[in-house]
Amino acid sequence: MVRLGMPESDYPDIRELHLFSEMADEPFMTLMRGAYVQNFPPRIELITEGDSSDFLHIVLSGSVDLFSSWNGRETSMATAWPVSTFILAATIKDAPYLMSARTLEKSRIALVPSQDVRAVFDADQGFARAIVSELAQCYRSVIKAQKDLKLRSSLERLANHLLQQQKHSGDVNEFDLQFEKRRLASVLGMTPENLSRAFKALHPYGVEIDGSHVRIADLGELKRFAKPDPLIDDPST
Amino acid sequence: MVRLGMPESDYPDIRELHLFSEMADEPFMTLMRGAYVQNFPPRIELITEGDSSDFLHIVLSGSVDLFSSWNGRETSMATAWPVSTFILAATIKDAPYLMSARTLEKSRIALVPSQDVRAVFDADQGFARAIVSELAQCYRSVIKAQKDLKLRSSLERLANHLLQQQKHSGDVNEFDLQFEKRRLASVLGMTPENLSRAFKALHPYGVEIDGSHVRIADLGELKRFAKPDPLIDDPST
DNA sequence: CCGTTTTCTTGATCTGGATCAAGTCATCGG
DNA sequence: CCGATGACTTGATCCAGATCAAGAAAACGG
Repeated sequence: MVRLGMPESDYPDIRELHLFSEMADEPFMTLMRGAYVQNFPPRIELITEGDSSDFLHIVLSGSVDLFSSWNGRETSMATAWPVSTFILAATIKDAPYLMSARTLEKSRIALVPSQDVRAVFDADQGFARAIVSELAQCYRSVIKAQKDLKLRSSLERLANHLLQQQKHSGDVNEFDLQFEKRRLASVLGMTPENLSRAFKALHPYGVEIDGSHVRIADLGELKRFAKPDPLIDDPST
Repeated sequence: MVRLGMPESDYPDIRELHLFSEMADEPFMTLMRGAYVQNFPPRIELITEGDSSDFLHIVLSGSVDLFSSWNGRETSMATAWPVSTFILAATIKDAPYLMSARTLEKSRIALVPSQDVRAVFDADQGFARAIVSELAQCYRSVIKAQKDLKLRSSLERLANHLLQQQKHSGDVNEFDLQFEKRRLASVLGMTPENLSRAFKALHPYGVEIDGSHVRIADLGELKRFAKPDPLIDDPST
């Protein structure tokens, strides 16, 4: 786990993030100069809920599980993929993290001091606008997740998740699950045992599963069951 | 249902909202001059999910239920009380509403054109900062709600809700429920029948209920059961 | 390559909460 | 004041999904 200033070779990837793409060069450089990059092995806890938010985190490679615990129980809330940020809201409000984060695999994470983020927000209008847009996006994502949870059964959630993955994989009828099943279960708010059964229960709707490989024999049939709704399932709006 | 330009007597209330308190006078007046105020009877649908977001809404008096539907089911997502705004995220992103809204009682609602909000955001730094802060706050509220849903049983959710209400009522041991039980049930993600039984199930922990009046005989006992957690239950952080 | 560990599956059982069905109570317009 | 409508409660039943238990299949470290 080596900590070092950010190598300039990482700048372009970060610059492309829509959070940083619309700002002027100089404030961007200010942010980058104060930032660090660290390489983490799998399953390392990066932040713990309740801690104060000293850094905005950016996943450069690998992936990060955002999860929460209460009274001995634990649930996956979301996953951060490259290249994206996480815990922006805590950074902005200078408030404690509401979620913990751990690497799922070997990951490179950039750390930008929260103070710098707040300072540059005031100095650069493009950055300010991008932060607002990103926050609004995050908010809408959680609302969608909440609707998914409150309005659907676990089988319906799985069916819609598969449709999302299918679309994400380029509208082909075969693809691999993005993460291990026990995590998928937690994300969907169910147990691993039940996920196993849910896959079987989707068989009549043309879903075939082999390990982490999914084949959707009849997309129309699955859609008829899942009833996908852009106001819940479309991540872009 | 009368539509008219906003009377100046409403300005001070709105000005006090932290969304508008830190901005300069002139852009504030710009927003107000473009705004409308309407009086609505109870149970009127103000906005429908999926519609485009033409106005930022501000509850001046009364209260508003934010709810969502899918496949014939419906759930309450949140309640907007005076004086606060709702659907800020949709306004900012110029994206369709993710939730519908209906008045719970006779209500006065101010409508600020979304275009104006976006324009003034670019012109006034104080307003920009306030919007970011408000959005981050909203985001964190939903995350808390999601943790509540995924990590707790309905009985635990009710117990913690009562503790929140108790605190909100000024730390007294008797208070009235803020809304009718069928809505409370929906907010807590349960059925009215089950809410009824849940109140009874909390009796051993010192909860007594009479109509909408609640008496908490033993706060310590209830807390021992509910295990409130600031990272889920504290609305301010 | 093998033994260990972990994930995944499958079956049996249990339970929290939903649904269905009635009845009671409160509110309110006439 | 009455009748009607909708809210709330209570009991009986049902079901989705959790839990428990055990085996099968992968993943992994040496």
